Amino acid sequence: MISSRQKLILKAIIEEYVKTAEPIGSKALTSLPYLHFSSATLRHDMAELEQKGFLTKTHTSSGRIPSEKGYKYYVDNLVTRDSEVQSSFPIIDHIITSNSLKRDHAIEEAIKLLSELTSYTAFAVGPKGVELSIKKIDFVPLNDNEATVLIVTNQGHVEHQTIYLPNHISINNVREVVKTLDDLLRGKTLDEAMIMLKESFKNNELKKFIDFQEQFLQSFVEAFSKFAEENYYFSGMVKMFDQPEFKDSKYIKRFIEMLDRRDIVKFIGRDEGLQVRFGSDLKLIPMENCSVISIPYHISDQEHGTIAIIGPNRMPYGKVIPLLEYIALNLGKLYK
Amino acid sequence: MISSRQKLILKAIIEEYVKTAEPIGSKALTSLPYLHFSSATLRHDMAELEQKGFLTKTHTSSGRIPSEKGYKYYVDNLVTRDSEVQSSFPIIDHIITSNSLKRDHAIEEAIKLLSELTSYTAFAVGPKGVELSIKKIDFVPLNDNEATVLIVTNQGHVEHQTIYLPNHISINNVREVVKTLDDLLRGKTLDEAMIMLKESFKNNELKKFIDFQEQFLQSFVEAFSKFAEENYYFSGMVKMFDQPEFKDSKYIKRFIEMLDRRDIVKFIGRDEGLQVRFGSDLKLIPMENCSVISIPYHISDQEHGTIAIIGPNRMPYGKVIPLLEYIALNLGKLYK
DNA sequence: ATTGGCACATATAATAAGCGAGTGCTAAAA
DNA sequence: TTTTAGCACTCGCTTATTATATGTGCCAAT
Repeated sequence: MISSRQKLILKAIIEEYVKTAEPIGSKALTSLPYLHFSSATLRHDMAELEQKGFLTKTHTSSGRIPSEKGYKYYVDNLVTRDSEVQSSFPIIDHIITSNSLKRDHAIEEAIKLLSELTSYTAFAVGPKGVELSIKKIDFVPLNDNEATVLIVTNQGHVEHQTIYLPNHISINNVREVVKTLDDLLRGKTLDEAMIMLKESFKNNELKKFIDFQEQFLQSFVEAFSKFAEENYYFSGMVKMFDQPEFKDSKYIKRFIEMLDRRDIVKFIGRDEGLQVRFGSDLKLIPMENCSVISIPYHISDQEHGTIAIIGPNRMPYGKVIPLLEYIALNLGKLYK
Repeated sequence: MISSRQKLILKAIIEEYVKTAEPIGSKALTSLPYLHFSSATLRHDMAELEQKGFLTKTHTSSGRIPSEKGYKYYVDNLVTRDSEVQSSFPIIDHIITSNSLKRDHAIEEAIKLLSELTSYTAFAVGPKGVELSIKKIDFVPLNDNEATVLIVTNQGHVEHQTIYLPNHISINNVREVVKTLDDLLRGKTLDEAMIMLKESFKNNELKKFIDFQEQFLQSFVEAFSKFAEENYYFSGMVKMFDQPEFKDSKYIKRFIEMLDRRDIVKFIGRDEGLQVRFGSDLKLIPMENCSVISIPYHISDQEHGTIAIIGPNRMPYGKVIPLLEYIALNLGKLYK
């Protein structure tokens, strides 16, 4: 299907193109030690590779650039891990372990580092608790008219809402309600809690305590939905601008809008191991020649998140993939 | 110093240039009803305005564009409030009051709206408590090895840290320590608390309870410094890219880096009322022809924040200033 | 004080010419 | 059958040239 010399040529073209972002001609390849043929010979193979869909040209008489199919074949069959990246492993260890006390922070630091090491935009989703449950609902009175309600989950996530009390509601009223809610919802999953909360209000079980239940319910629903929201971090947005693919500011605008709107979150795989997805797979219209490399990190059966980087198709996969894998592995260890 | 006709000319040039971003020639001005003179006459005045520093040219035979001094004079003396903006006031009222339950969220929504209404990048700092004090320190055990520590301030801010307990430390140990800390630090300002905390550890007052004080102290110090961190929100980053001043992606990169690094925070006035600051005032090197309009919103004697927009010097100040003022006023009311 | 007229400056767009890198094809060589 | 040298051709990129349009500064006349 594809001769071994053609494989060498495809690999060489991709790796050279990754470096220069310029179309690669047949003559440039002849200088490689393992491709000591005449340019005409290589041209013949290149024409065949193009005909099979692994390469394209920018115009009739330009050098070749890899097609998406070419990149795919490369990641699946040709890429060799760059052993050099191991020199970054101690830094990764250090950053992650030194932030081990605060999990969310560790993830942010990890993707910041990932972005620095790869020079691409990195992002993370999660960890999301499939079975997050309520550990405690508490409240702290601030003064006569204000109190802060705290909700803590079994994984140590905290959300809070400050509530403003009408004059005729006493702090003790609120204390009683919160106590009731704590008894009612403790140990329940967030989904269960959300349903029970709405039911209780509907059935007026709690109505006897307060007559501002609308506001109150609203506060809790909002706090709960904040938990349910996927945590989403990204870092190194500006890295993308250094890529020649993005010299047109139109693309930059689209890219940033995409990050802002969390569009990519929908497109990264969750639990299928390392995935490399290309623009056309992702159906991310503005990002035709971009790819996303994602890998989940597993915390427990209940919780997992994903870290990923997005860059042009033209990425040094041999460096980037081992880095992602190593960081994901170490993030997972944090929670053991 | 500057004749009344020259004022009209300066005003007209600025307002026209704001719309078109093109240099304005003498001939274009003659079509204005209140400038029915020949182009030569206006040219004479324009030359004088240039000589005085209010106008510049892009090249020897181009039309005029306002200089920074011109804009300054305009905002101080010539700008007239655009009464049309009042049509946006009901929307502002609605957004702010409907988010009144959650203050931080209200601010985020407000600047999002501000950005939408002005088409510039909006941002907010604070509210920062000058005299933020600790209302309660509490903790919630999650399981045998983990507990979440909660710190609540008198203004309802909450920070939390999840702590991992070595095997030989029991939950009751931690409960005792937290109780001690709560007694010790409650009612103290954050600054005081920070100092007392360090002192206590130094003097070994707390050492008897725990032997992992290093980690513990670290957790608290971090939680405290999170409070001290200014809250910083921004919205509408992409708006800037529609401005012709930013068609060069080099400027976009600088701009985003500036937002990321929170650089602008240092440059906005805190408590001096509405301020319009220009690139050279700000010493924000990458932002030569940008201006920042900021206005504080006052919550109490103890707390105030600032909202601001950043855009090119070429901004419709007559629209933007009333909008900022109205939003700041209404954000302040939230807390009354 | 204001105006019409005119020479001059310069950005912008369109066109043309030349250069260079690279291809495809063919016929000859290995 | 595979590889190679040679050559005509394509196309993008750069540079130079020209024409066009807009607007200025200045001066003499009103």
